[in-house]
Amino acid sequence: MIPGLKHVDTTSLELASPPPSSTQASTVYDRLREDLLSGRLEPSRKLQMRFLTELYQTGQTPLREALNRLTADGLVECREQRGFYVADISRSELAELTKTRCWVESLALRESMAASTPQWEEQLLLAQHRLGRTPRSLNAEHFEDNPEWERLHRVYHRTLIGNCGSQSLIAFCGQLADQLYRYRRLSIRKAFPSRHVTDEHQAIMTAVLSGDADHAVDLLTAHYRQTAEVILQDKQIFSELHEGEDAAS
Amino acid sequence: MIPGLKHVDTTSLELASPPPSSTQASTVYDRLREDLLSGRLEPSRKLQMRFLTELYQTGQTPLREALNRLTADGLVECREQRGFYVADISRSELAELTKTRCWVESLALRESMAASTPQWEEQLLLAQHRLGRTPRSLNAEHFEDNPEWERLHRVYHRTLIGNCGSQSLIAFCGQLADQLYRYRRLSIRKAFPSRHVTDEHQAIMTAVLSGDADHAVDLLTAHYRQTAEVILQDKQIFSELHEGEDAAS
DNA sequence: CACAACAAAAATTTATAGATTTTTATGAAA
DNA sequence: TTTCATAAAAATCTATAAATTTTTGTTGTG
Repeated sequence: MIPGLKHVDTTSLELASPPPSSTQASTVYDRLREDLLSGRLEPSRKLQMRFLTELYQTGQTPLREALNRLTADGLVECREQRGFYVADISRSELAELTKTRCWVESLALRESMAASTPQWEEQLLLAQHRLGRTPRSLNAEHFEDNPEWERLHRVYHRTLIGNCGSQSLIAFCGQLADQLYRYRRLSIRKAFPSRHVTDEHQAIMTAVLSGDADHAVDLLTAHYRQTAEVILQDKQIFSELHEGEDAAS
Repeated sequence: MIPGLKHVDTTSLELASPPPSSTQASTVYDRLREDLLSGRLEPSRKLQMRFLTELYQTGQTPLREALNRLTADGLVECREQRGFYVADISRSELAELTKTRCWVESLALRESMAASTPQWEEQLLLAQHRLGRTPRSLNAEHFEDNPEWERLHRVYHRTLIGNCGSQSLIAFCGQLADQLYRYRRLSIRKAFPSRHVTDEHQAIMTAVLSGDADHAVDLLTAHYRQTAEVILQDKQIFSELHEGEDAAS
């Protein structure tokens, strides 16, 4: 055998076969997270190990790891010795998450603006531009979720607060965004036909670039509050059975 | 045999035998967390499975679970396929955490005060009173950490922001508090001999009870900034080897 | 001195065994 | 007959141990 050649072969193979080359737990985490956010795994559903191992074709250990991470993200609930459940939803939690997001992102936006740089302003301009050029729905007739729009939407809001100078604060905002994103996707009327979200995004950006922090914060919080309002109207996504005991977990 | 009696016996036994009656993963989590916060497990140390299983006398599964939770808490770092490490520390991270804590807790305190109730004010009064009556050090001669004081200190700060009406915000503040607590305990000069922290706590409470939000926020942020300042002075806790590359992870 | 092949260590994953909880069925009392 | 309590069974979560894969350190060769 030829030693030199053999090693080269192996190397090239290694580089080709594991494309993202990440651990299995991370792969399951990503897939599970997507299924949670999309609502394919409905709220308060029990997440049985056996079911999940068969669904994702993996072992228990990577699954437990993924479920633990998702618990920290607030998308999964872990009851001691009783297994995992998809995090429940409620009107009160939606209201609380929205309130918190408004508070915290207002803060982060103000700090971002206070530390503004030309580079950041250009990033924001770009993010807004790209988002505006991307169709909200894949289908012109009926609404069909466009993953690329969702990604760019995420990037846009991330950019708004991204200049605040605190990784932990940005991460916290990301968590809140994820949890609220699930409510959005769960809500049937995702299209928001009456709203012009693109205009809202543009208006926020304009206020930011003009240096008017108060106005920018007002527009941003109004943006979030309106989204929550629309979802709160949705009669279907909140199980009407226990309407009274709507308290957050 | 007497059916009725037997059942009572079993019940009482069950209630007695598992005192904390929690899962093993939680037990390991608590112990590991304490060792992390106290600094017994020093920053950037590698956390080998074998070492930990022997140290805590447990299996790998509960350990992985605990480590994953602690990663979410920011006390442990998880490098993909390279194992777990104790989260590193740096001056820049300390500064960033402090800055973030000041921002977020100012927000939370204002909201707490805006939603003030007699019950909450009484809670705060009690928390302050108990903290003030507890000695900072177990030993009058040299400083010796008093766990009860630390616990009450935690409760006090938790109470300050606890009326803000957002569980997620409170939890985030708790995370920041934990991470900063580790810096405090890592710092050799824990005693802070020149400071009168009890007076500071009292002053904050007085401002809160008098309804002066601006003043309360000023005192609280000054409190945190001074603590950070003292730790930043500490030459020993930051490894001087790589002073230039002091960036946060 | 650099690079590749080998060997050792460590992390991740699979598989198996042990506990705990929930369900179901049986029997006694109202 | 209905209801409650008990006991057994089933299901499921938790933990241990073994196997696989990946990474890291060492040695030998060009």
